[in-house]
Amino acid sequence: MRKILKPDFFNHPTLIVAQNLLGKFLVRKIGNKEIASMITEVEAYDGFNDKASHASRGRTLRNEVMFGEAGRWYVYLIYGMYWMLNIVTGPKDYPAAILIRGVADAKSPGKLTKYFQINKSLNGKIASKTTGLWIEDRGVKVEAKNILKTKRIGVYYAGPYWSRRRYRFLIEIPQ
DNA sequence: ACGATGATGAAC
DNA sequence: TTCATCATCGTA
Repeated sequence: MRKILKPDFFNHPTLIVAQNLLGKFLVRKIGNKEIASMITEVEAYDGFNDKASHASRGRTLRNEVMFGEAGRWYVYLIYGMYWMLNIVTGPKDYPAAILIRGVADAKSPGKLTKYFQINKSLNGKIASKTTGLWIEDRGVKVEAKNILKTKRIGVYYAGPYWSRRRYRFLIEIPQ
């Protein structure tokens, strides 16, 4: 089974979509080569009030994709070196996105973008075959009891309430 | 524990 | 125009 996820998949509450993404496959096409790896770790950034989210300080040039329609990529540079890959969720004008933090073959957000050759050029593009980066359902079922929930990484600046929310979701993968 | 490294946004 | 900050990572 190979089903490409359409924008509608992402137009739902961010915390739900985040968990639904575990076990799905991130797929990249470069030239005639296709690479794919299962998503194993994500983080939700949800709404105007989330102090850990770029959107908490309002709409800017960088974060405006987060305010757009679900199913688009939000890609930005962090620490001058690493591209972060997010997928926009929820309705238009509601800022939310899911950071893809890990796949089976690349276990951290900066490493996976390097592995998939992802940079600013994908920012704002729709996750689809035509843009060369998309997500597929390949029939892997993830049980709710197998999803680990922890606080998000690297967001202490967001204060005790928002930094402690368990918006990070991951699954264990057999080696 | 820390430095690399540069875009971003807010202050001036 | 300047400046602190930052959804990280590899080396120590």
